Amino acid sequence: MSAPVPSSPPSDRVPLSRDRVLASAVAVADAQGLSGLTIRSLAGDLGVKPMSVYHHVANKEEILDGIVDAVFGEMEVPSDQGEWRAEMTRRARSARAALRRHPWAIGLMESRTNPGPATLRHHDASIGMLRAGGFSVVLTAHALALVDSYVYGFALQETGLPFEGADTAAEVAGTMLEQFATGQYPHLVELAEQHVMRPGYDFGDEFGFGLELILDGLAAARQ
Amino acid sequence: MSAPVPSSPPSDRVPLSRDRVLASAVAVADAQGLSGLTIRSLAGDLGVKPMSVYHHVANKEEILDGIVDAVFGEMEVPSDQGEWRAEMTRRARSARAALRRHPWAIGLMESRTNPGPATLRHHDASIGMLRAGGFSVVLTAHALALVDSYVYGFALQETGLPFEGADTAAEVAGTMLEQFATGQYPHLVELAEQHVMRPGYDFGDEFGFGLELILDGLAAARQ
DNA sequence: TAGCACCCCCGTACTTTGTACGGTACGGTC
DNA sequence: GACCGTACCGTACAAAGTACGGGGGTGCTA
Repeated sequence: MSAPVPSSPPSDRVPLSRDRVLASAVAVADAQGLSGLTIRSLAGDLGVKPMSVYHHVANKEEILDGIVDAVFGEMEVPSDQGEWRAEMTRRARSARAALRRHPWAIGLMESRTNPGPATLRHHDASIGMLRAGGFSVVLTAHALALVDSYVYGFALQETGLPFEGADTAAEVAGTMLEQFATGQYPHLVELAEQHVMRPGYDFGDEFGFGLELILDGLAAARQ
Repeated sequence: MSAPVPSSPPSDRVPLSRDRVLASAVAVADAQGLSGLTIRSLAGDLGVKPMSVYHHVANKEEILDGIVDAVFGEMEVPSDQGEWRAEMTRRARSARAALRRHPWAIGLMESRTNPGPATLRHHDASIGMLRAGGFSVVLTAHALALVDSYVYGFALQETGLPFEGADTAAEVAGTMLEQFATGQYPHLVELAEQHVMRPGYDFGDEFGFGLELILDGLAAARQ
């Protein structure tokens, strides 16, 4: 733990830039969580002293805005050439994947009211695709609000889950089981025993069910 | 601004308690935002010195867990006596209302993996209600994941909106319009001009559309 | 009624974090 | 060679979480 370990190879001559700062910020947040992202840890990752960062961003808020926009930049941008339902599926799945790679982004979205260029581009393309797919202006607004709510909310629940895989589940079970043991939550216990705790269950698999249901509904509304 | 102004009336003899701490924490977060909720501001609101708080909670994390659970406690608990669709509607609307009253809760949910008693009770009752309404165990899991994703995601978008009412919209418009003016986001502009910027538009109204669509889909799946 | 235990609260101080302020080194231009 | 802008750094301070060690009031026991 003596020398800082930059996430990017020590190609030392690269002179730092807003983009390098944001890329490092994403990497640090991925590795240490949002609370681990401090100006000092970020500078350490960049192989630079803390105050140097401030020559490329105004303050930490701007960094937070920037990394949220970076996450939007990782989502696939829909094309208005494709069939709307396939495009929406692709869009939703890649959005969920991006939010899974960067779970801290969800918590940040509430509080950032400053959409960046990638965010705007993403939304613009989505609207264009639906309009090209025959959706009215009003129905486009409905559809995007609905699908995005579902995607963000699903990601929120997914990252807020008490367990990651089967490995940590036991520990959590210990914490909660004392409460369950009192018999106060019979339905929760039933659902856990008969479904969630069964081998092979993965909350992530619920995503497809809801997405299809929603797209079915939108297809019907489009008529 | 000399004396601290407690949010609760200065009924001074009440001796502080975990519940009073959490209630004040909710009030402070509502008033100042989550970043305004510090041990010192909380103590100030309680009319007490900072370290006194630590006799009732272990640390700030526990406060954050506690206020999230408090928000869940404000949501109406579904009854397994009622008709499932009406109960789900009531549940979803009251959840959204609670998250609107306490926008900071959404950002907190990601990061809190420690559900409190109100949260567990809420989920338990919801499961029981759906089971009583004829949903299979598997479909119950699907339905809750779907509806909750929608509700949380909608709330997330709602609080992340760049404007509150028509009042601040102008300011935001100024910030973004320079980007819009470049013509990079034609579809966004169309949607804004023809729909969102029209008098009477309220993003909150989108909620009902998606909820009904989802419940229609679940009703069909239940057969 | 004197003594005592205990619960609740507080004063002080240390650590971590964001960031203001003023350098300093280096490359280019007149 | 004098000047200057760009990029980075050293120092320092304020705000926030919280460890540690009291102290004062209330009620119990003798």
